[in-house]
Amino acid sequence: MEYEQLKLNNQLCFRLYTAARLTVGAYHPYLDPLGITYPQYLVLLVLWEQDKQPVCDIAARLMLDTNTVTPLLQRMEKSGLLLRTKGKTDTRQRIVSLTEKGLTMREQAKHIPECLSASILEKMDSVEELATLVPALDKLIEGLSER
Amino acid sequence: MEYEQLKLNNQLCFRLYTAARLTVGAYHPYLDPLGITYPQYLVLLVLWEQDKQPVCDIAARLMLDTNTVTPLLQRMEKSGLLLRTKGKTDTRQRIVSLTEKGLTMREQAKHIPECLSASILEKMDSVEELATLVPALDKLIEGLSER
DNA sequence: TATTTTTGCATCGTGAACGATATAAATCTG
DNA sequence: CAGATTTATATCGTTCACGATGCAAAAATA
Repeated sequence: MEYEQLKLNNQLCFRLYTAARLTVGAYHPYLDPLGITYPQYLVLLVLWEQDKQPVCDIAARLMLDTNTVTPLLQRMEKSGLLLRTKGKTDTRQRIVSLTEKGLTMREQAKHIPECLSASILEKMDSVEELATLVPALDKLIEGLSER
Repeated sequence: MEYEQLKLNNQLCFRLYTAARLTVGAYHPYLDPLGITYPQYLVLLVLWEQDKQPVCDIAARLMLDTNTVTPLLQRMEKSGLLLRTKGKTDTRQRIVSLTEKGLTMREQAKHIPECLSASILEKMDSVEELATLVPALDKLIEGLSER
């Protein structure tokens, strides 16, 4: 079969692309009430771990470029989740810090991970197969991100 | 640790989201010369398997909605890869068919899957771990897509 | 110190995703 | 068959993702 490899079902990337879309979609019921999107949730996760970070650190953590993160942060600033203040030691930097609203949202978001785990595990029996995903994805990400 | 689950490193979805982005990015060196994007490549894969399909079938195959697929197909029509003709039996349908350009691109795209496998495997040693991804992702997709 | 290079961030344009909504045709139902 | 419902597609608005480019500040180098 000359074109066998060009079949959709044989493609790993399509699975990743679809699984990622569907998984992000599974967050909607929990993020919509908070008025945030999934990428915005990711930014909050990073800032909840460590507040007051420059844009480049947040971008590095999410493995995104600043041209994606900057507008994202601008939208989040506009919705009152964070502030972007000029850096003191390095004036090129913008230090991103959580507002009261951004900080307190952590409490409301506390149960999202377990809710999501539950809703996923409810729909698929094999917990083990899910667990095998993590190290394999980590290896894939590591391989694809090195330059 | 009350907020332990809110750590980025503990989140499966972030891994999927990142792995998908990076993998799609790995297609760029091969798709750019053809002048197509990854989602456009997916549409071509579907049409190469079976030409002349209505929009809804293509959307179903890619697990996307028509509001994503329609503009995608419109762009592809504009770049001369396919045609969208009114259905005969059901005039609501748009039958999507490949043009000469869309058909011949199959030949040029023939080696993309193996190129990509090679470039991924080159960067990560464990083939087995990659292989375990496929059934796990299939199960995840199946679980998340059922309604 | 003057010049070059790098770094941090921003802006612009394009293509996706996707919720909400619209419209016409097909189908179902009374 | 008439009216209600469903189906197939399209349009609109918002948010991302990302390549390309710009700019000013910092760092490196001459």
